[in-house]
Amino acid sequence: MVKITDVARRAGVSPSTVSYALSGKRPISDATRLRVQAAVRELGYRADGGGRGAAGHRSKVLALAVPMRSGVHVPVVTQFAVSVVTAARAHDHDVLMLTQGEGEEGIGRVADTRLADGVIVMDVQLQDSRLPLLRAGSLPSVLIGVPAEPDGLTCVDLDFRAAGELCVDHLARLGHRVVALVGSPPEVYVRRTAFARRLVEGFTAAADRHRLTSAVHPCGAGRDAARAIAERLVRELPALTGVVVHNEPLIDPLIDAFERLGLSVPGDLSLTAVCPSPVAASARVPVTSVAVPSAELGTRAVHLLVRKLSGLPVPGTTLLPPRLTERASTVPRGTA
Amino acid sequence: MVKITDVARRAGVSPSTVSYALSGKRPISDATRLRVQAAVRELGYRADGGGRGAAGHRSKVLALAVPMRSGVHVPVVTQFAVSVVTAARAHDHDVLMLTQGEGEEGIGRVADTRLADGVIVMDVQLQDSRLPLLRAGSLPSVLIGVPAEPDGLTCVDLDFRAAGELCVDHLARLGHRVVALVGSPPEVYVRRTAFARRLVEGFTAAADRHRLTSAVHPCGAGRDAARAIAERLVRELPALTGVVVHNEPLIDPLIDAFERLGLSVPGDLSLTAVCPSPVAASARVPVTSVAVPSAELGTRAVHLLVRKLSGLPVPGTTLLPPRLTERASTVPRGTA
DNA sequence: GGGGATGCAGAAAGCGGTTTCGAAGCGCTT
DNA sequence: AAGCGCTTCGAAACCGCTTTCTGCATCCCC
Repeated sequence: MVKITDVARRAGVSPSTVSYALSGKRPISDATRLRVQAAVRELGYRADGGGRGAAGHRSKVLALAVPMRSGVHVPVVTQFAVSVVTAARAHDHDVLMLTQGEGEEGIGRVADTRLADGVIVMDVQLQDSRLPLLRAGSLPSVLIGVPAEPDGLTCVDLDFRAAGELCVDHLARLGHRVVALVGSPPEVYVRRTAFARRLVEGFTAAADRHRLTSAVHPCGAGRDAARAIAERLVRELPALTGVVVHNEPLIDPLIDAFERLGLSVPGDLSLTAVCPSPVAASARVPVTSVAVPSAELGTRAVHLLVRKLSGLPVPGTTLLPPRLTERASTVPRGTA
Repeated sequence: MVKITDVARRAGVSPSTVSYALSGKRPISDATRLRVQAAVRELGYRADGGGRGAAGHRSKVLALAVPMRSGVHVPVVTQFAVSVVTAARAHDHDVLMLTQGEGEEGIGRVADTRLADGVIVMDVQLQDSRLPLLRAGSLPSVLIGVPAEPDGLTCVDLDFRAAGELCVDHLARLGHRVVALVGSPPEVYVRRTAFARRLVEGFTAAADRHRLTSAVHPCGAGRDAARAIAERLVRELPALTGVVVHNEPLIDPLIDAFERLGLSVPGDLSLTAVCPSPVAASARVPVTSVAVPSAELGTRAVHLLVRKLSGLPVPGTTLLPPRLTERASTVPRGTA
């Protein structure tokens, strides 16, 4: 193993000079810095993580707390995780995965052992059990998702409320008067998962504003659940012509189910979704959607966290404005 | 932050005694050990990761290298990752995620910086560029997947060759005489991904042994690809009655595609898959399958790695025997 | 040309653990 | 009572890095 003293000897300077030349924490003359850099390159030196952690109180590791609760859509979560890792690497950090059941234990451990310099928290509930720990501030954090009381925390998320409104606005503009939201699995609402609730609020508010008839239904995964919800919707809302789906794996089965009931998309029913673009674009019928920009959220979270770690000020809550992409699944009402 | 000296003072012993009492690396009298443990509990002490890393040359972190190449099925990969994290926690280790493009950089870095004590390597190719690095042995490793030359390495995998054979045996026993394998996306074979190739070998060998007519086709993702492959199969093999699918996201679309061509499963076509059980069980038609035991593989990999880390001997290659579960998608030939 | 600011770099003191080394206590034998 | 082996624990060195503290040139200005 090549260590800092090796580099120092090779460059003809002291270890401390090497440290400073590399970290830039104090001015080093160009001549010396260049010699050090050359020595680093020639020897292939890389600072030992343990040594740095012990002395510098910085491990260059970020933790990612992803609970993996039931009802979450795995590919979306993974997309987040991958974008976090990629962004972290761009900032010369690595990522430690925490999947702890409810997540508190993991965060506490990371804080106590200083295994990571900060943590990115996913799948945030309105009242999240991890919040007190994060507020305590022993470990810098960024949340992906916004809890009920976000003060004192740093949060990033898609503006799900606006996303819900945007979908309804779009349907209303196309002339649809009766709309339904097919949401996430029930357990997601029971947990009071922030983004799911906010979408419902936006949906309802916009529907009221436009004086539409509306309904909201959570829905579990699977073909059978899709069929059941479709049947129920046509039974309870015979005049239904607009549907918003907030449930990635359900899009295709739902289109299927409606077609079996004689309702084609977009012929009889216009359908919009809130989901990552690839999911919307590759559905049976390409679906007009508000994109959940997982990659961008992950990247932003990392940016914010590293800013925070270097002591720079960060905004409290960042809500990305939703953007709707029209695809084949929505048409003006009455267009056959 | 409570440190080891705090614990030592509280227990009325020296820091070294605390260290030994906790690590068990030298005998400590019961009385003292109990006092130390009590102090640890009362103060909520947890050893600082950096300090331990610097001094003890052990970080209690395992790295997980998961390349995230195109064509891999995300939920399956994630399932692996989650099981690795869970198993690692059971051994008091954390997991660092590496998703580096081709993965060498990450492994090199982890080895050099001693960020992790060992690495678990996923998605192994027959000739994998990461192999030389792993063979060099600067970082203990376990591979999930078996490369062409596994000597000197520790590998775990499902016996995909046997899995391929098992599927064909099953179909042959049911009287099917013309069988096809619908495989993973072409790029997977081009990369010479180990498990994909092995499955093809097993499939072909068994088909020959049973003197079946057989064909092998890679297939990309998506409904269109499924339709294309189905059409091609019925055109080229009109007598086809048995299909093996080794491509998780394609199972449903493929069943669809066959039905549109007037071939029902299992009425006209018996279909078996190699995929995780949940995928098989929740398909449109529950599919007879050989399970890919992702969770067990992840767990085993961790077990092996921690054994290795503690200097215990480990087997070179562990191949789990495939197990076939019969579901609704396979019936004897001629059964309508 | 003397004295204070300024810039650069080395020596040494940590960081929070682990591990080596050695000392003390104790029960036996001789 | 001295000598020996054994167990049990503390002092101190050490891990590899960061950071503080200090020293030494240089530079500038009156």
